[in-house]
Amino acid sequence: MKTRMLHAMLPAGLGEEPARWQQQKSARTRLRLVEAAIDCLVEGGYSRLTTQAVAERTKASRGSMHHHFPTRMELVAAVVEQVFYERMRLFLDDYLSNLARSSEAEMLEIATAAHWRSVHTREYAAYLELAVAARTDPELDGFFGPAARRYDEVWIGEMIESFPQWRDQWEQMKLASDFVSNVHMGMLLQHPVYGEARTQRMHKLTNEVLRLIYAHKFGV
Amino acid sequence: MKTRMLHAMLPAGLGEEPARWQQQKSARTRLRLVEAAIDCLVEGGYSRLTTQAVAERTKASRGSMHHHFPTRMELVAAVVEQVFYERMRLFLDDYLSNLARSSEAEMLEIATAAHWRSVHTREYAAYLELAVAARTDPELDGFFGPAARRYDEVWIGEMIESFPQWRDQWEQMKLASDFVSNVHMGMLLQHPVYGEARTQRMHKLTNEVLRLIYAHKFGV
DNA sequence: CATAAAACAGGCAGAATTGCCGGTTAATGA
DNA sequence: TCATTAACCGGCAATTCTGCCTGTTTTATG
Repeated sequence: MKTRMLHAMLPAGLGEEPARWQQQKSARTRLRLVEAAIDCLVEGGYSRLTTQAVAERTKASRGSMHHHFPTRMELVAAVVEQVFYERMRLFLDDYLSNLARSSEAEMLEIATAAHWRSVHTREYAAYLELAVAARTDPELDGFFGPAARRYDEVWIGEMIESFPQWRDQWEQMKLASDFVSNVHMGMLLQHPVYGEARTQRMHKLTNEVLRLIYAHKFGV
Repeated sequence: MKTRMLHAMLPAGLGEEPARWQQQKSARTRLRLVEAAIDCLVEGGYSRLTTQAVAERTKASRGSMHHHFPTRMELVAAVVEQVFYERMRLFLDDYLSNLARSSEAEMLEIATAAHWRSVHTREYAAYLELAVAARTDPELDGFFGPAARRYDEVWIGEMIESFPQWRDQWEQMKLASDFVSNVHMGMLLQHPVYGEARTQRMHKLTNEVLRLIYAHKFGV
């Protein structure tokens, strides 16, 4: 399940295991801290992602935290990297494994279903928190924005690799991808209001639109 | 520009001016506080909506704040009411005034353009902050969720009044409304990544889909 | 083995927020 | 007019979070 594109945005300390014990341990605790920070983010929102909450959760001392992440923002930056990487990795794992045991006719439904699942992961919840927080926090946006655009480029690359059926109509594919991404985000956020029935209708509509895009019924 | 539906969710203290001077003054400062709170929300996010920031902004004392809103949450609750009300009021004002000087053929484009504009108001920015914060704050969700559902009901009622063209196909109209609402939310949040060109393509696609829904090309 | 470096522990001061309280001024109505 | 109610003022303690600081233990290296 290795992909070149995705590998290009591997977060620091998540690559091959270093030989030395100390660096290995360091990378391990670093990852524990980042994962705990993501939990805080998902459970309490951006403002509750606090250094001391992370320290408590991982049973780490304040000093150890300061050693790995001198400021809160550096921790948040690491969270951003981790979240983008894991979000795409999880989607690709899900999609590609489901794709294996399916016919080509179901391709679109398989993909949208996988994307809809990916939108319910804690990584996507974290992404949402960060995206909204970045709207009002210039410092966060300073590295979130570029990371998001980098993620988008890699995403497009992965889509091209993963959807050979769309060859020679990549503009349509990108349109379809943007479309699903946008609709699903809105559906997720408004689900508490719209409820299950209207969400299902939206799914049906989404798939029909995708079929039309695929059949060149919509210009780009 | 008065509508019965909208009037049903008028926030406290925004109705007719009370006769007594004291109550009038009270309502005035109350509104000032709520508006300042919305500014804080839009500029700094939910976590920067603090009682003292609001007090500073309105030049009110901490004591006066406490008199009107004993706790921060009561202030937030007032903000929720105000935001939902103003959001819909502004959209209806915009849409209905633009609708007056246009042909019926352009109806769909007029409506989507108005909705897209409404998504760029500070009221929508505030709504977004609240919606995301409510996902991780049960206390906020306790009154935000119900308010959002109330808003949705009123919204449907207003749409039925405002779109006589969709008579006898209200299910399609609701589908179209949900669709635009979802897509535009995603487009807004991902605009920093997708940029202007891809956003324009999405607008084009959206309008084409709406035409098909209107022409009964999509089942409900 | 000895020294350096890295990882970890825990405490402290300053700033920011929140809720609350006693006091003050202005208006309302009998 | 005068007691009562409403609006407003400013300060206090408790809490929380951040950044920094001084030690201590563990690991690497000459």
